[in-house]
Amino acid sequence: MKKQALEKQRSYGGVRASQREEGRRLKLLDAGLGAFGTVGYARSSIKGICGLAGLTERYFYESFGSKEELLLAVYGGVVEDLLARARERLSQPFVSPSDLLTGVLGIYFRAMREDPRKARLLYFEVLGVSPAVDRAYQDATRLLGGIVTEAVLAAFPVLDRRFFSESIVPVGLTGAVTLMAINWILEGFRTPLEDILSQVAFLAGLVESFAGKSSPPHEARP
Amino acid sequence: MKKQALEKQRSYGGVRASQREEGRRLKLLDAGLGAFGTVGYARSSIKGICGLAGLTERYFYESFGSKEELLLAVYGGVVEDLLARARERLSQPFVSPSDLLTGVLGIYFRAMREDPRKARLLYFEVLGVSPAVDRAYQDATRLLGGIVTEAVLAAFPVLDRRFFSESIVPVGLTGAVTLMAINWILEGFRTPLEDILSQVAFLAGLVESFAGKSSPPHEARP
DNA sequence: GTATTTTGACATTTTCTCTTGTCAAAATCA
DNA sequence: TGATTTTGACAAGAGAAAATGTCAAAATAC
Repeated sequence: MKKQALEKQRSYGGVRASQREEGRRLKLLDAGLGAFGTVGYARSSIKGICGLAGLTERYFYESFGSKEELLLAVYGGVVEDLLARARERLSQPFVSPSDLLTGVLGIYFRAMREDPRKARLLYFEVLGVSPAVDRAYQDATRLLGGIVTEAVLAAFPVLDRRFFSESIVPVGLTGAVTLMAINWILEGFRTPLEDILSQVAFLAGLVESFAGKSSPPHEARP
Repeated sequence: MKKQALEKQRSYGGVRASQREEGRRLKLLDAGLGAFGTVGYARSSIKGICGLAGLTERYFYESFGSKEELLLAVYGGVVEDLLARARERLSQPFVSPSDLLTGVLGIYFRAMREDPRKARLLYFEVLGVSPAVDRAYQDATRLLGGIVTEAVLAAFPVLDRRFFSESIVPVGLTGAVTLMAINWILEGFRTPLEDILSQVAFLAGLVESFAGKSSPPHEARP
């Protein structure tokens, strides 16, 4: 029989129960990334994930209620990490518009190449799983688009923020970057990163020309 | 006992066996679109699809070996239809670049709105199902990108075909169109179609300015 | 009208995964 | 050392869906 439910945080092996639990949770998150990012979400089983984590099923349900819950946690972590790194670069000084844009997007493309599991997860495994996951994807895309928008605004201070944010151009740019990433993943990252970034710089040139244009078509408010 | 395996094409009820089979196949394709495009691929069962088609499981396996095979057939049909319609518009006369581009892409966006099941299938349900389906998606994206490229080349004959095709701009444009479509689906098609198309026309303006630029960065050959 | 083909309803078998539970070995504490 | 906690291996029931099979009713041919 259990001693006391309230006697919870006693140390065992020098580690508190909550810390051990957190450690197992982290193992499961990593195993989830490994499974989802290689075998794919649909073909990953909880048992298999636990095997990757070196844990048994019991510990899965200790931290997550379902495979979908794990997916949301893994996905959220990957997105957060990406955004944090991009935002950090965004706050650094830069010498030219193209320097900033290739810097920020370089963070992004580099992260894909360094961990293709994340790339697969971001673009192939999250859509169509469930409405909740679709929503998470939508939010993440909005945030990524926000970063692109911020980078462009920082690179070209002459742009009117309100004017630019409501144009179709940020969506277009985000879509362009996304499809470039998808193509890069599918071709196995054969194109050198520098080529990708010089293409980004080229797109930036187009945006620059946009800066001097007349009013863009309005976008309906949601 | 069967009479003769060779006596195959005898008419029954005024319809040949192969025609009835084809009819069932078509029913299943439509039911598959209905299921995959609403409930989603993962949560669709073969039994449920057969129920939608008004047929029993036996007839499913008469035409398809698995749910995945049905998905590939449905997806292929939707893509073919879209491409055929876009190509047809592409072959029609046009009065201005923007006329052609909004015409071709209007076909595309209109098809999405008219049948949101197709929209969901195209962008949410096919990724991450299996390597074979991923490949089909990749091919379809390439074909869509080809249409966009052709439309731009037809709209701006001044562009050098080889020069333009190998630039990042077609990929960027395709990505832009794709993300516009995804956003439109997710917001429930609230933005009027005319607004979408005027944004397309605006992007066309950017491409026009690209036409007078210097050489774009090279793209690595696969 | 009778025989044959086609079809629908449903049963069955199999397989897979989730989810919970049991139990003993290992680790740790006191 | 002896008691307790933690952990790993694995069993087992529940549930769902795939894939095949059975059988009789309905439709059609002759």
